[in-house]
Amino acid sequence: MSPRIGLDLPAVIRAATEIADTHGIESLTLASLAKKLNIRTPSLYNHVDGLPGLRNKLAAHGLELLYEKLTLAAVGRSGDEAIRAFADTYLEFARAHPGVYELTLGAPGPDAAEVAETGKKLVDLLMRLMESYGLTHLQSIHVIRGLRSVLHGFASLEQRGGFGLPIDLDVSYRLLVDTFVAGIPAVRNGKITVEEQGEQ
Amino acid sequence: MSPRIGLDLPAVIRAATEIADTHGIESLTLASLAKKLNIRTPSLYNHVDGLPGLRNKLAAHGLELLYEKLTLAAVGRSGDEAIRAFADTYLEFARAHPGVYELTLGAPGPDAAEVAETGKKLVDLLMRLMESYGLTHLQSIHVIRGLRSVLHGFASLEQRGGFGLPIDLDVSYRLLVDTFVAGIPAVRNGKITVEEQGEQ
DNA sequence: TGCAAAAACTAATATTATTAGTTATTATAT
DNA sequence: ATATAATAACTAATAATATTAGTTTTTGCA
Repeated sequence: MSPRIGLDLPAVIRAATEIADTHGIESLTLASLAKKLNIRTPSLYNHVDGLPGLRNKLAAHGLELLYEKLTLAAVGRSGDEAIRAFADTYLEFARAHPGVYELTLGAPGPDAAEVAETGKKLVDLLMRLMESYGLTHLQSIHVIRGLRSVLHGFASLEQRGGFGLPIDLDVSYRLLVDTFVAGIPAVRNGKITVEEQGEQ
Repeated sequence: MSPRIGLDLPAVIRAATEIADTHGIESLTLASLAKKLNIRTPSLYNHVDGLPGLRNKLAAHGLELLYEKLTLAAVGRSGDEAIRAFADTYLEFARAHPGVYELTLGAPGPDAAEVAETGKKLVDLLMRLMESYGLTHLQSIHVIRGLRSVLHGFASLEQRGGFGLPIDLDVSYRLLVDTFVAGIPAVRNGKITVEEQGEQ
């Protein structure tokens, strides 16, 4: 009956991550988390701002981790090679952390600033990876949006079991990424155009 | 106090759709739906198999509607033009029905057969749209997976507010779709390869 | 007109999130 | 070393939701 001590935020996040990634984010409740930590549900409020706060902390932590991995993957590479490494690492993360990945893109919670910040850093990283291609700033923005769509779309559909057939998913992913990468020069040389809008 | 009558499944689905699309799927509860319909929560069980059953019915109905719109968009067109029309209609649907769209890709519920069936029809439709390109069956499967990733990825990120900058989203979408479409010939002529796997 | 089926209802239970108020433990400061 | 302040656990209570069981009302048909 010893009152438990020494529970800190990282331990809470670690336990929550495990629940979210192994049983799905709908199974991550304050009740299930408290049970896993051998404390009572209300005690969690000492560490986290309710369920929305918990999810947000998980999202922030997960996005930071993803950013680190992506940075590491891109360091020392450029051009197509860098983007392919980025893409592989992205999917790897989504597969290793399905729950956290989903939370990463969820509705902004209490503490949304941190998530937004890391999101911005991630876009900056992509912006740097675009430099090799000699695109306009505006073109880069559109291309980055496209790339994010590609990566997230595949990861999300795969996670939800959207791809039924027993055909190698890694091959599909490589084909998708290669196709997109191959299209970037077409944006550069005007075969695929981005008419300038007013708002810059 | 007259006990209400004449409530049928379509009316239930209509009301649920409205809640899901205007307030988000997390706001679609049996309680909120019952209130909208002026009945008590348990009465909903006469029409629907609990909350999972409701969500599934919504998903099935929504996917059927999407399939119809996509079929209509593709009729009389082929090749790039057909795919672009398909893509535009897809995004249009996701924007008009954000809640239902999200449910469409959710976890398979009680009645998952109908959703799976329509999903198969949708892939068949795409398979027909691929015919113009002269691809292998296997190549077509990979390309379709890619196209679905592209469309879903953009729709999903847009819905979650993932694109922050005040730059025209329709332009980004067109660029993304065009880039992908432009890549299909590269698959055809072997510049982007799909090594054959064992499992057919 | 009566009867069977459908669809509403009330009542009750379990789960979850959350708030308020309390107690115990830890760390600090005298 | 001891008193005190802060931290983090706890219990108790409330509200919202989903769900089941059992009942009543209404409808449509025989």
